[in-house]
Amino acid sequence: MTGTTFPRVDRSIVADDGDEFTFCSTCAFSHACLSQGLDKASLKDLHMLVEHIGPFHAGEHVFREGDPFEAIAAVRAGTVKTYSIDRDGREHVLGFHLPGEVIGLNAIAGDRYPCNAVALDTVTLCRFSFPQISVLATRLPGLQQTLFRLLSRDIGTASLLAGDWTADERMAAFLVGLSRRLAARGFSPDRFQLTMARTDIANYLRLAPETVSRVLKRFQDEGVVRVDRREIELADRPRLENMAGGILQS
Amino acid sequence: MTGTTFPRVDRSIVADDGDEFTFCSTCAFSHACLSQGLDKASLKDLHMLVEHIGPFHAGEHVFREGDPFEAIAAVRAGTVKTYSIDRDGREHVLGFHLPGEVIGLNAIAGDRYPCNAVALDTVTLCRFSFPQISVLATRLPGLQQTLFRLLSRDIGTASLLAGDWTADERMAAFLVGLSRRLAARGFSPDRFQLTMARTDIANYLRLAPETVSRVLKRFQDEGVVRVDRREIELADRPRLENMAGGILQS
DNA sequence: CGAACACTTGACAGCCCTCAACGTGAGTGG
DNA sequence: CCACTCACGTTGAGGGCTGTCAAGTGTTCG
Repeated sequence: MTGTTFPRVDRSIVADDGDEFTFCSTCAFSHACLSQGLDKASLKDLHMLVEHIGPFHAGEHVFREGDPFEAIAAVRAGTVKTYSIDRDGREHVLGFHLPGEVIGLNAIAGDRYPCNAVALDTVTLCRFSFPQISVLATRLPGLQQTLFRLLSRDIGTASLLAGDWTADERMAAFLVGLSRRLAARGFSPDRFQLTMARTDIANYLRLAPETVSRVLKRFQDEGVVRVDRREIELADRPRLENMAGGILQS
Repeated sequence: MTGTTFPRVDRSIVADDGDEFTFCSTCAFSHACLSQGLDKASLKDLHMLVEHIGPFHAGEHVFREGDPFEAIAAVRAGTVKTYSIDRDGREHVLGFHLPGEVIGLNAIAGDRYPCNAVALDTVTLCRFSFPQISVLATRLPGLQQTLFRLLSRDIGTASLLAGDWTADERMAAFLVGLSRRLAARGFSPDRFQLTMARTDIANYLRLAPETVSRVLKRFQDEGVVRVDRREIELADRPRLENMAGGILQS
């Protein structure tokens, strides 16, 4: 809670190629960083640009609404929640960001962050100065393309939950989506920890916390999932995917 | 209904500098095209890249879901509706795009358009080959920045309607938003034509068409608006802005 | 052990969707 | 000029999903 945005701490943890290549393989920038056949000088430039920041502990903010926008960041470890507070004081969760995913993209249009970002557990980040990565992107078409794609994808995901889906469809889509993203990063797709509170899920899915509770209980009674506090097991994935199908564009 | 995407017709209407400078001043690319202090050669490159296509008449599609993605386009005249059909056959309207606004940005992440785009009235477009404009953006930082900002802004607008707002709030935000965008383009902000059907508005706001009808009628009874078929007059703008405030982040 | 918090469970109400019928305006053909 | 058609829009009645309010349970932590 320093008030400063993206404090440049822990600079001692610099990019270590040996370790980075494996660690960063799940990152959204991995294509740009590792595989685009960039010449060594360009690759070095990108790695020089990265600042490893954190760790942030649960409840600590990475940035706050209104902070001047200077950088985007990729999650290295942990989960980041982005949210905003409307004038009635209600919290709207924009997204949960897992390792390899990028935060701050919706701030590019303005000069300030339009939302808050808070760590849900212990979080470390790769910080990219946006002015600098923009300049670099003019020299690295692969990097520019990566940025375009990241931005474009977020437009699509933001549109998905905008539909008028039922509570069951929303919850199913949330669980399946989370499962797929975890699987893509090497975690178990059928059994994982929910790092966010029920209230966070509710604010993300635009439901009441009580509804989240009831839907999860009903899912469990129907044998679709098994829930124990923050731990969840997807027992009947086909059924879940079918329920979520309308949202996850099938 | 040719089935071909972005047909390159009407190529005879080429960029005419004398006319373009005034016409394009309201366009999303105007900063990149006109004012960024680009050298003449660069400016010429961008104008060379533009293809003026259309006109499309009401009901004709600009592109369809699944079409290979090759280009983005700025609306020159008319209104374009982007939408998708879910597996239950329900239409979800992603947005209405006025002159100066850009369509196709959500297709960049994939290699195919994720939605349909249809003309609501007579529409003409400026087509930009995306591979070509990407290459050009590496040489013109101002253009790259413009693209980044356009993409980023769409993330934000997509998130806005995702909230759990009431029908009144949604309708008010829709009217105020439309009014502001029209005003920014030199049209009257208080009296304008709705180019879309009630059903389109409903599918955009995630309401039933009947609800749209009822809300508009109540607004009229309360003296907030005056409606006559597709023509609408915002009689009490402060009241509308207040109702929409929660969505239009004030 | 007590307090704070997260979560669950139940009762009730309200908003909005669904279904149905009717009204209206534009275009067409006689 | 009129009857007809059809799409669009309006109006009404009823019901379902989910939010709200309230109380209770379980967990964590000081």
